[in-house]
Amino acid sequence: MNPIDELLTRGVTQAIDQENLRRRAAAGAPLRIKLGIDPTGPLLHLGRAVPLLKLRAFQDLGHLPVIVIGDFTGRIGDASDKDAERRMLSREEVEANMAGYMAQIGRILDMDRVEVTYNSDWLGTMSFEEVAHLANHFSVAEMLDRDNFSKRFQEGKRISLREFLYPLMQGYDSVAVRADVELGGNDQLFNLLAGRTIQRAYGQPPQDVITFGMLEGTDGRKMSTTYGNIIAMADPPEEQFGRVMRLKDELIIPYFELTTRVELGRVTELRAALLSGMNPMEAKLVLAEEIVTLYHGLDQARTAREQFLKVFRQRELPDEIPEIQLPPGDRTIQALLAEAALAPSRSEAGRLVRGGGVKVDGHVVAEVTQTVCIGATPLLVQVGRRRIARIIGSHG
RNA sequence: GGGGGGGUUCCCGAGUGGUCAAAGGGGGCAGACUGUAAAUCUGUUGGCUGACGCCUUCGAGGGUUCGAAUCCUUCCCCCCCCA
Repeated sequence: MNPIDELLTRGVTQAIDQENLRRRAAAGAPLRIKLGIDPTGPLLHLGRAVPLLKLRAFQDLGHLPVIVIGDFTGRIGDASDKDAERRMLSREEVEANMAGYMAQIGRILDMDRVEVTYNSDWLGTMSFEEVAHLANHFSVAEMLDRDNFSKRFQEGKRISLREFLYPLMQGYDSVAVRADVELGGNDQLFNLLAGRTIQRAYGQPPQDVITFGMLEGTDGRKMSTTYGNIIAMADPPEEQFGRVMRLKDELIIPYFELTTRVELGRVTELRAALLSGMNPMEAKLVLAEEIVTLYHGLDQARTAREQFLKVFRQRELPDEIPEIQLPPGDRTIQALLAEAALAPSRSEAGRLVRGGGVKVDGHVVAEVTQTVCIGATPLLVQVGRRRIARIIGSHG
């Protein structure tokens, strides 16, 4: 598949205007490819990687990623968010957050060829008059056409006017950065199209837009920080690897397409292999290794893979077991688990023991009241298969 | 401005004086099963205690009561409809 075709189809739900995009992407003149990033959450996750990888593909073809950090839109806050108490972030705080983001984004993009902008630069100084002019380009009926608005409207649920302003702000961003193309999840379609409308109003050629399917998270819903079902770019290698392995098998191919740079040909082969009986686990191991390699490098990925196989397939102990030092002496297993932070509370520790999930030196602990002695000899404590530590006595 | 409906444990949601740490579902955690998972089944899901039990929790404060998530009151917040 040629690069342009892949650009316009891989993981893509809609490409508008497809023909225009194809022509311009191939023409050679660098296009400005816009991607908005919300600075609120502390971590970027694999869902965010989807458009970033597409940006990278554009970058490889000589186009320029333009990242719009939504420090203004983020401050206004999403009206549907119940967490109304969320405080406004200062520009400094946003910049501090973004420094962390950039390191993560740098794993995917060549940061030497990226333009980074903050939308407070133009939205923050906009007058009410300008806002009114912007608003004039949309009718109420148009707004209510939007899927999630019409649905809520019909259900008699509240729609805040502020939500109507969102597309205007995001659309004006496109004017401000003179976007040729904007990327986003398919839940963003309306906002992306608003950009076209507003650009026309400002005498700019309308941007093309590309939308993606939503990446499913670890619990079946779309991946989102608020759902807590994310795989973070910054997760340590072992954890990232394990989380990928814990995805359900049906997600293997979508994940290959959306979250890795593995060639589509290879993905197609894997799909065929899976259909004809390949053990899904093998495919998932490849997937996990690819993902970890992207964020941590090949060596770390290999190590994570070995450890995973060791712990989960061979049921052995990992090579690296964290050591926890505690004051020496006797205590109940319940007290120990809480003290070593292997359980969040003593009550929870007690439940884990009763549920048969706790082992000391390889033996299941049967009684909550069992006493263990912390001394010079390290004690191997396991809670489930994932929480393991060696506990050793130490003064101070 | 008028009328109506709400705020419950991580989430959704039941509960209208004691049998409520609070149904049910989701999610989480643990166990079984699985050469990873998913699905399924089981257990568990506020804290402290070896245990009896005790403490904190049902928007916030005050009150009634032997006893309140449930009644009264003030306040805060949210939603819908009509104007």
